[in-house]
Amino acid sequence: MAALKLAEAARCLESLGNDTRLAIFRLLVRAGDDGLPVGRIQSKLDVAASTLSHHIAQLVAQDLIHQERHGRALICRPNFERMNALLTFLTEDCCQGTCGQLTACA
Amino acid sequence: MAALKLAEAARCLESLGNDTRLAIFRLLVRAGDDGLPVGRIQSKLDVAASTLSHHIAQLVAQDLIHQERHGRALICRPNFERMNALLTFLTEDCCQGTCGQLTACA
DNA sequence: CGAACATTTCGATAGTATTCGAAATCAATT
DNA sequence: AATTGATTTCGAATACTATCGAAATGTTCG
Repeated sequence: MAALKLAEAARCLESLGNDTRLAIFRLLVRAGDDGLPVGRIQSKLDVAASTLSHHIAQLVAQDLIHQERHGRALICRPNFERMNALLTFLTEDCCQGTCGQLTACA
Repeated sequence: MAALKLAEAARCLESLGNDTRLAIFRLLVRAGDDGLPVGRIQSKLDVAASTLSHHIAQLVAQDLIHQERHGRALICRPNFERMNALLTFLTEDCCQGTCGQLTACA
């Protein structure tokens, strides 16, 4: 997986830096490999369908989640590779030359 | 260190989700324990002093960095504990019940 | 105290984000 | 092909964010 550049990492963080979107992502991570259809996410997070769609589109744009059609439902799944790349940026690239793990810096 | 709640984590991610602020944070992490004065940060990131001050204030508000006065300069340092709490949220709390590390989920 | 320096606060502007309901699209079912 | 269901796109209202220069604040030094 390609290493994230600063601007790309910032876009990912920005996407996750919103209560609704972070809640969506967390739901999906907890849902595991089965994923969740958009409608199921909506029933769990009290928000208008159009608003939810807008937030999901942002997460998709940053490649933090993927969508796959199953019948008439769109199944959403987190992109763990992408999330790992982001975590790697935060722990390594952002801490380059100082320590391998942030814990070692504390 | 207290575990982050979703909204708190979202505010941290939001703070880091901006090119300038992420660059500030990265600079500070790389600067290590000596930290960097605001003016030094300004000379490295071409941005108006007032704009920089605004961004730094946001990072301070989220407790992601600390400031300490040394003479007439304000030294900024990253708060590694806070950053670790954020990383812990992302890897554990956000992945609860599925896996200990995101890599194991991929 | 007054000058020089470092940083913040203020006020204004332009751009971007969030939200919603209504209408449109796309898929399955009858 | 018409209906129902799932989701997105559109259009508009409101609110928030980033940015800057000018002025204010706090700090050192002569």
